[in-house]
Amino acid sequence: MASTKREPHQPKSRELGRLETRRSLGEHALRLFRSQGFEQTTVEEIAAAAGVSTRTFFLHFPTKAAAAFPDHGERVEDFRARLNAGAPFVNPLSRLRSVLLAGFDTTSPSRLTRYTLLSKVPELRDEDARTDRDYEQVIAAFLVQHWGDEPEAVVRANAIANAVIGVVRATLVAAAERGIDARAVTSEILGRMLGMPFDEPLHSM
Amino acid sequence: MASTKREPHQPKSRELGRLETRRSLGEHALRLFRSQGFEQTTVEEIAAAAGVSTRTFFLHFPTKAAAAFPDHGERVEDFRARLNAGAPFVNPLSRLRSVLLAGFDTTSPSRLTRYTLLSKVPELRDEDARTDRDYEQVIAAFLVQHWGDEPEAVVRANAIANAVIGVVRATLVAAAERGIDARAVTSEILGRMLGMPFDEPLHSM
DNA sequence: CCATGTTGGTACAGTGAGTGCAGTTAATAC
DNA sequence: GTATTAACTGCACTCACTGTACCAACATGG
Repeated sequence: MASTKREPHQPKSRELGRLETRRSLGEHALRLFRSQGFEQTTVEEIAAAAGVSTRTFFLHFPTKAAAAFPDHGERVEDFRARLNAGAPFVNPLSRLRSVLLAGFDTTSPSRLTRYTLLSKVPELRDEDARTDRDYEQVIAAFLVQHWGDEPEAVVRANAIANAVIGVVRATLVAAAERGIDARAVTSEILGRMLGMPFDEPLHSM
Repeated sequence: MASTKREPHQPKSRELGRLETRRSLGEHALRLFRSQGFEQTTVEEIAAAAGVSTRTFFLHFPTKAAAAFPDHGERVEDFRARLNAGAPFVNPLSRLRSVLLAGFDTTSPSRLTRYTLLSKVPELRDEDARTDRDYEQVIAAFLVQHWGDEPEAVVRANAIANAVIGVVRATLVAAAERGIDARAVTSEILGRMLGMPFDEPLHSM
């Protein structure tokens, strides 16, 4: 954990320093998880690699596993924004499908390789499932907004949200393990689930 | 943690004793979680209430949260057995739907009230999601058995399994919070997802 | 340009979950 | 009756995570 004093804080502004620390922690965490395994890596190691104290790690991430998803918050907000963007649409389910599939196209390769790690480490899969609840809530809120908030509609919205996210997650994990095109399978199943014809091109919505 | 010696083991056979200990641990765990909250309850308390040592708790359950689902293993096996029971069927998806809905009819009220606890305690929801993976694997294996194990079929089987379980879980939780009939909503959504007509009576399969 | 509040970080001490190990005792097998 | 073995125990340990008090660098504004 280095010495009591560390080199006189780089000439960074405060906020930049904070973001930089967080980024560094997330980066080293992922690197160590990959090279040594999740359980074999301690928070102390991650913090040391990033040049900060163990306590500081927990100022940036609530749990060890959360460090593997450093940009989670932004991604959820991004998804919410795209789902609720102004463009008019035929019905909420087709909108949902189109936004989800569009998400595949902007998924970086590094994010895909992350799923191969996920599929091997149960703790990270748990964390992934936990983060997915945020997406579910965004979807459920979106559907309720269009279907009304009578109890039955709310229950249905939650069920659809859970199912849709389940499809995306399962497909990403299973496809990552087998080198299959996740998008195609997701498109087909979502089409079936949400009552859309198979493989309908997106512009038809 | 009581004294070093406890009362001279009831005159039960060993195996009965083991099951009894496990049952008692699960019961006290659930009771304490309800009355004090999950975080406020320590494993030491649960073990003491059941009259065993802390160490013994972990011989029966791998984690504190697992004690809230003491019959999980049996339930999964039961589900697998019913899914793979000999009766002929039209197609795997309708069979899956009928077995899932039949499960609702045998769900005890105590199990339903458990979901009101689940919906309030994130740690238990996480555990629930974790146990659901076992159901997902059973379903995926069942589908693969009928669809073949080409990569694309496997990915599709996993996606369907995840979606189906997602619907059931979300519906149970959301319905428990609102006093709604979970079965009706599940039936409708599964019918739509699995390409079956709404509310088709079970005997039609 | 000095005083003052704020922010990101640190040290330290603690709680509690979970594990490895080396027993003990009582039911069971031989 | 002796040997095994299954359930359980105590102890010592690791590690994730938290509360508290503190510090030093920066920011602000008079």
